[in-house]
Amino acid sequence: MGASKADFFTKEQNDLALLFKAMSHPARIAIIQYLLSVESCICGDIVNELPLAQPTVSQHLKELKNAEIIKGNIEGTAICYCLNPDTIELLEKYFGQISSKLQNKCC
Amino acid sequence: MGASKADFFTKEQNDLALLFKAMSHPARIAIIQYLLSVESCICGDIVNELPLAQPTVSQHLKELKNAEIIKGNIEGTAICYCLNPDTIELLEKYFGQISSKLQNKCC
DNA sequence: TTATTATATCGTAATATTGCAATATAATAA
DNA sequence: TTATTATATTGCAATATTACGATATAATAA
Repeated sequence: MGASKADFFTKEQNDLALLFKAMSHPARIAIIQYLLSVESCICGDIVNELPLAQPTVSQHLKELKNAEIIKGNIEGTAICYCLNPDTIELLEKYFGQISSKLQNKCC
Repeated sequence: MGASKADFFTKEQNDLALLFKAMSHPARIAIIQYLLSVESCICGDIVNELPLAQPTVSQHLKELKNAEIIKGNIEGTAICYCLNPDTIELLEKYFGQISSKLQNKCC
């Protein structure tokens, strides 16, 4: 037995869990912060910025892209990555909604 | 080798990753949603609500408590759990800040 | 065509997470 | 005291994640 009983939860619960899982590694937080701090965003720059090998960074970028937290645009030989504003906005609204519903629910 | 190069990342990056990891399982999303939907919040109710055994739910509650996403108050023999508004607010602000910094950074 | 450069994928070892039966603890009731 | 009730912890098997060397792919340059 072990890991994953995903079938017993709703699609929304599984989707949200996957979104948070994509952000549950410090390297992927570092990528998000780096993309926020620079104007351009070539993949190679991210590899140079992180203390990880190129294949490892590529794997982390793939997970962020699968979760639609970042987008990648091909620019010749390179790929330009950037944050996906739609997903960030979704997350902001999610916690905003929880916050406003939370009044007087604390024991 | 494998998992975890936490030492190479900042405390903020590691802390945020741990916070998201606490929310990266559908059972823990379900717990958050349940606590939001009810007035009272006795631990046994959460066990009845989820398709998981009592020790498994207890473990998920522990992880949410460690991440300070929920709080637990002892009430006689039972424990009353609730969401921690401070952490929810922190998350709302985090994504709000990213959102506002994101203007014109997308490629 | 053959380099070169940039990024992705494969294979695999090390490590972490998940789920639960069994058991322990802690508070109250009888 | 001995139940009873509610929750937590232990131990372990099944599964998932992480990291990276080796290799593949894809676009451009020479």
